[in-house]
Amino acid sequence: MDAEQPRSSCAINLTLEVLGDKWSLLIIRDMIFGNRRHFRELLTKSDERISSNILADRLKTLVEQGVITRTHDPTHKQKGIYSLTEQGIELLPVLAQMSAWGVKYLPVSEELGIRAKLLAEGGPKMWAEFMDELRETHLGVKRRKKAGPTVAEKLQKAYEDVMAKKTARG
Amino acid sequence: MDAEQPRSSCAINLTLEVLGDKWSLLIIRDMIFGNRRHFRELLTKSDERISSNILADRLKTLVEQGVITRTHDPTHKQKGIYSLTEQGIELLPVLAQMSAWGVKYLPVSEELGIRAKLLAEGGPKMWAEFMDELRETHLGVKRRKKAGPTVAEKLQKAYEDVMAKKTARG
DNA sequence: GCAACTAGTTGCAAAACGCAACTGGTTTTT
DNA sequence: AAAAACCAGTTGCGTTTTGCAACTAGTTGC
Repeated sequence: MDAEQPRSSCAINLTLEVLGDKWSLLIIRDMIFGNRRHFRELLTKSDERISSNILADRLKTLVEQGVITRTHDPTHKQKGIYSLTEQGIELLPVLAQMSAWGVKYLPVSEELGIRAKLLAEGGPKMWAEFMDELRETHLGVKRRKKAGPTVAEKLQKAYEDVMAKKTARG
Repeated sequence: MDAEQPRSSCAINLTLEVLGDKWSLLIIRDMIFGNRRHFRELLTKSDERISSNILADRLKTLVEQGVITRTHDPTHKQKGIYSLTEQGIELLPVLAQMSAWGVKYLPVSEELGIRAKLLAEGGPKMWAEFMDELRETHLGVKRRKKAGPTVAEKLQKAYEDVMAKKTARG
């Protein structure tokens, strides 16, 4: 229940007050690019090893902020399903830009950088297509099937290809 | 001297480890949009009221990370001038996307939102032009004069217009 | 019934943050 | 020349946030 007031009404500042910490955007990243939807998945299936109390806290505030929602999994009474809202889906361009910047200036590994590069090359058009896919999986919005693989599949395949090449080499 | 290792080599994670706090990007924002170049300017001329120790710390790490540089002001022995590097200038698209997201989903004030809106409408083309202007002021890169006002001037004028209308109304 | 799995919660130590006062130097004013 | 104002931070200290590890409590599969 922290109803403290913002430091200013600047768009960038307000965005930082919602997402400006070291974990929130990583959770969104895992939901978007890794299709993580349950607490345990978010807790264990990512490289950075978030602690459970931090994860619980961030999920709570992201729900409060309208970035994600929590619903019950019909197949398991205790499981919750976290979904992106439209507001959450529209963080994709933010992540894409951060990703492009990171891959350009920071020591990103080859296998993790390939997705960033592909996403940067694809540009706003690819992002829009990806966002449409996310609207389908997270919001149930039906869309016309496109020929060929989805953006999510393309990114995944590129990652696997680099990994295969890497292990073949190493 | 914190040489601790990153949580992962993911582009988004590495970017967050550099910029993922509530102040760093606000400093960059003020340098880009407010043309703040000195410690005192950054300290006092922004709405959010950063404390001097936090500002000193962030400036130090931003220099270490290669996002900004510090040089001496020839007109004043004690004054330092902070400048964006190319790496820093290329944070503009990140800020622009965050700004666009914020103005769409958060309670941004009218006078502060107008710049966000203009920047979003201008799109990547306007961003590129703005970045060229920043390369001139921060890196000394000469560019061909364009007809009409600069992007910085346009944004400033839009802000002043809203403010004028607001005070006339109120 | 029991092991494994689910979503968190709790306790506590360490780190980061934020305020206010202060340092040491420089420039401007009178 | 002395005083006032300005400059870039630093220091001390209390508060808040973070991070680790262990733990609770309910659910499912065998």
